[in-house]
Amino acid sequence: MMIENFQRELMRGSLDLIVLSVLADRSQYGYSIQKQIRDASADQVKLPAGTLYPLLHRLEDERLIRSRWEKSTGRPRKWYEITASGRKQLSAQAKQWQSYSQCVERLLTMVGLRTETA
Amino acid sequence: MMIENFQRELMRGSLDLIVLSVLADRSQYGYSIQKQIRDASADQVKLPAGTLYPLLHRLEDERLIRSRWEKSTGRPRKWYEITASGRKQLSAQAKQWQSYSQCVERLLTMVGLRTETA
DNA sequence: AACCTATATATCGGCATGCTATACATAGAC
DNA sequence: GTCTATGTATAGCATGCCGATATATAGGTT
Repeated sequence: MMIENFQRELMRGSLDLIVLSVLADRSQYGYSIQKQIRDASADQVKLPAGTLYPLLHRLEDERLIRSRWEKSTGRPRKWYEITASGRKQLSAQAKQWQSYSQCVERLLTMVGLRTETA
Repeated sequence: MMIENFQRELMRGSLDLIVLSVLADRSQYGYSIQKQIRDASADQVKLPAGTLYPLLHRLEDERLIRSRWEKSTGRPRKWYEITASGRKQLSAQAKQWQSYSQCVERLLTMVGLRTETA
């Protein structure tokens, strides 16, 4: 609605994809996922804790990721790793994302709004 | 959640952008917007009426588009055109979309999931 | 005339998702 | 001993999308 809020609205529906792809890279815990996404996006994508943790729980309920508490060393952390089923889902979602984003690009090109593709 | 439903979830947040870009191309009425998006996307993006009309009303409330009933010729139709403010918003949203989609692409590349860019 | 289909717009209720605020706890720095 | 960064969690709220449903018109068929 407001311009400043648009990117948040934009991310709806693709956060699963982002989190799964980060976990496909390497297993890690919630807080580090948050940081990796923030860093990898040059501070453009910031997942608030209130978004991230429920999302992780949802992904775990769907057996796309698996968790394990690590309480012995330092601060207690909950480590997540992607499952085989999660990788399958990620691959399917990535394909759909690309097909969809190409669609949008085509529409924007039509109106002459598309800039250079990286 | 389910793979078949993902693309719908994906579109969340970018439907405004899509509709605005179609209207930036040329003024038209709801039903034809629906068809143009369906055609332009090779049936990949189908906006149900229950999505499209409330969306148009919202955009009009925000003064991004403007409507006018045409009841004299044939079937009554409500024509929509984009406003100056709508074009400004479209341009800003398009930039954010591209910046965001490049972010996602980068994350997917990292995991080796990205295919060729068109 | 009666009927059917494609066109055309509209709204309601339900559902999923994301965010703010809040809470709680630990480790390390000062 | 206090402060800050780290680390996880949830309730409550807002938003947005969609299926179902309703209404109406134009044009074609029988």
